[in-house]
Amino acid sequence: MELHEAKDKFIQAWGAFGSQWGINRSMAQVHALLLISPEPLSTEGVMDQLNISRGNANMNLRALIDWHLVDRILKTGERREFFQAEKDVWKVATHITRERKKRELEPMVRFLGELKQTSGNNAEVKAFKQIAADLHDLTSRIDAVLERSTRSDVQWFLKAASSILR
Amino acid sequence: MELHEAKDKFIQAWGAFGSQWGINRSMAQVHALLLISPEPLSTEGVMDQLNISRGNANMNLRALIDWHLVDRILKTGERREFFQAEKDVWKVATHITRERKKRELEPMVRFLGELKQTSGNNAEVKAFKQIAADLHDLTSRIDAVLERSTRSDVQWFLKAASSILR
DNA sequence: TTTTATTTTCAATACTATTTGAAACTTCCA
DNA sequence: TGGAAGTTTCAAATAGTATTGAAAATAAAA
Repeated sequence: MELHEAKDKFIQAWGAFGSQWGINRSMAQVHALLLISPEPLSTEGVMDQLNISRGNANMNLRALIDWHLVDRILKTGERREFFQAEKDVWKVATHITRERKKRELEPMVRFLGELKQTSGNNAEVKAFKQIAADLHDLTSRIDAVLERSTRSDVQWFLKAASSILR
Repeated sequence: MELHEAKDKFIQAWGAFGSQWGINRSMAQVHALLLISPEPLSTEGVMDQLNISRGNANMNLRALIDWHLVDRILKTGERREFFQAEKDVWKVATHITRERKKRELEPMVRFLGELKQTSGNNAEVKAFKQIAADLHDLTSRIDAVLERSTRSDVQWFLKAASSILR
């Protein structure tokens, strides 16, 4: 496969994969583009390569910065801003995981915890509370696993271990 | 909180959570409803409780069966079909994980593997291949972890361990 | 300060995904 | 076999999300 074709397919695939997981297609594509750009790109560069509007490019670049997946780069003597993706895929995975954990998983865990206080004692209430408690337990455990596996103080270890075990 | 209110909030929350993760709202809501229904429900029952159309209910019930999250129940002397959710949340998590792994993660791993054969040897190609290889490595590892943690022969262990450690 | 380059915002629009509902189909029973 | 009860399908309508593009805001240069 030629480089150009491979890059293009990669951007499309990353976009499709993202949108299957609730990340908007453009955001995933901008991310993919920056991941494989040797040099930082300007907003204009992103617009041109992906054929998207200025507003779209701007909004998704900001979102990616917010997710810590992209850095704003200032070149001396250049007025425009440039954007560069974090290339360390461990860090990428960690940031995505922590961000979604914080925004989506933690609130759900909290909510399920609150359901424990549903009033009543009959069989129907008990059955409901049982499911809620089980889900609370499950989501808490998942949360704990993700917390442990993304703590920056264990990252070095996972990384070292995985390069040794390669 | 009253049972009725709690159930309703749960259905809404599960639906919202699902759609954040690329699962359509109705499907998640039907799942939530069945999870907390002490008795199996008919299509009609689902339609009434969620205020959705017959087509919608039918399509999502089928999808849930396809995901192994819901079973079709035949009551003797009843012509209608009834539907019952798998209540064991470990099994639920396992089925969702395995299904998404198979449908979404595995194809992505395969695709990233293919990118290793991108032709060329210059710096640009090398940089691209590096990212592709890193992502391939990362996604393969995630795939392996998920494979291990959802193998039915370890489920008993995880479950036993977690109830002991409670 | 004025001009110019760049970024940000947001109402309008386009696009995608979901939902509806009625018709077609299937199954079971009289 | 005819028809009632239930299920499935799918084209059309609707709702929900993403995208555009031009105007407003901001920042830098003249």
